[in-house]
Amino acid sequence: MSRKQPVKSSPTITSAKTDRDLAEVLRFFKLRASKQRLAILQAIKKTPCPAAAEEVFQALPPKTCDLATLYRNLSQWEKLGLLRRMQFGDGASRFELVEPHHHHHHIVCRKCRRIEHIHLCGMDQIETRLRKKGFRDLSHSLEFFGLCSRC
Amino acid sequence: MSRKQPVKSSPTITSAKTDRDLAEVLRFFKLRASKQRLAILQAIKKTPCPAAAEEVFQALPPKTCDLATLYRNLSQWEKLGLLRRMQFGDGASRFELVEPHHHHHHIVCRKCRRIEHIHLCGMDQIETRLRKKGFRDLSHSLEFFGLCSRC
DNA sequence: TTCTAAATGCAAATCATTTGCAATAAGGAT
DNA sequence: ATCCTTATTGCAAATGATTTGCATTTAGAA
Repeated sequence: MSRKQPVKSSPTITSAKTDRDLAEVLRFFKLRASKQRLAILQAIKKTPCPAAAEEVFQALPPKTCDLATLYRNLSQWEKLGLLRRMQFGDGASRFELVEPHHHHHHIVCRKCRRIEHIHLCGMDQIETRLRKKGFRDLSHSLEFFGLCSRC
Repeated sequence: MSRKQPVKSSPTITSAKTDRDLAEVLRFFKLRASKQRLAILQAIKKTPCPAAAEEVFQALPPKTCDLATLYRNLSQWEKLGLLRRMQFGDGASRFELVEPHHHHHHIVCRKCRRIEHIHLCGMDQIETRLRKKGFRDLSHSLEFFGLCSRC
């Protein structure tokens, strides 16, 4: 009893290997580990890049859960900080797992809609790098969000 | 006849003072200057910040045109490069006039949804500046768009 | 004034997402 | 293991933003 245990760090979806691990993450957020949730998390882990609800749904084994359930969970998890929501100009919201210390941006092809991650962090550097990789006709959209002084 | 005329620069919505000016801009884009279009452009000029379709519609004199017409024009003008479309996470697309050499970003209050322009261009500088202005709990979303090497 | 393609109005369709509600199922307590 | 409470789900209907089909109108060139 005299030896200090290391503080248990909050588990992450990404590091979770088994359903038990995922369940632990869910419990950490005071959520029940339903089989729907486990399946959705597995699907998100497999789905590349930020995925739209519909894409996650496709990645799910048939009849895993209802679309409404998926939407409910995605929104809830976003509020809890488990997921990040973003929009790339087509109608849908896209979600990706929040991994602390893995801050990054995205490049979206205007034509094929393919998405890549960008791990640089200065806009000029990024544009230069993208041009070197063959991207043309670049533009970007930078939005800040926060609470203003009145709120 | 011997003196060269300066090349007529493409007119802009912002600099247009009268309906005649606006009509000229529309003609420049091979579009007809219908009274609906003129009214919509006037409304957009008056509407602050990036405006959602519904907001532009409200700013229009009663019975100016149908919502469908408004949407059709906004989309068309975006494709022509007259407007920029952006999304701030609430369901709607927002549009703002494209003014060359007036590149800027936005800060959106997560609570009251008020939008301000940002005329700086380095992310660190911007965050510092925003903090000084009283914004808290900042995050940002930076997306690049372009044509990838295959497209 | 005439003519034709472009633009509009209106209503219905679509797409992503949300919601109400009754039925089901986690997981702590017994 | 069983019970109980409440979170979570499925289903169907509602919503909100945006789009589309089509017949009618209209801008602007001839």
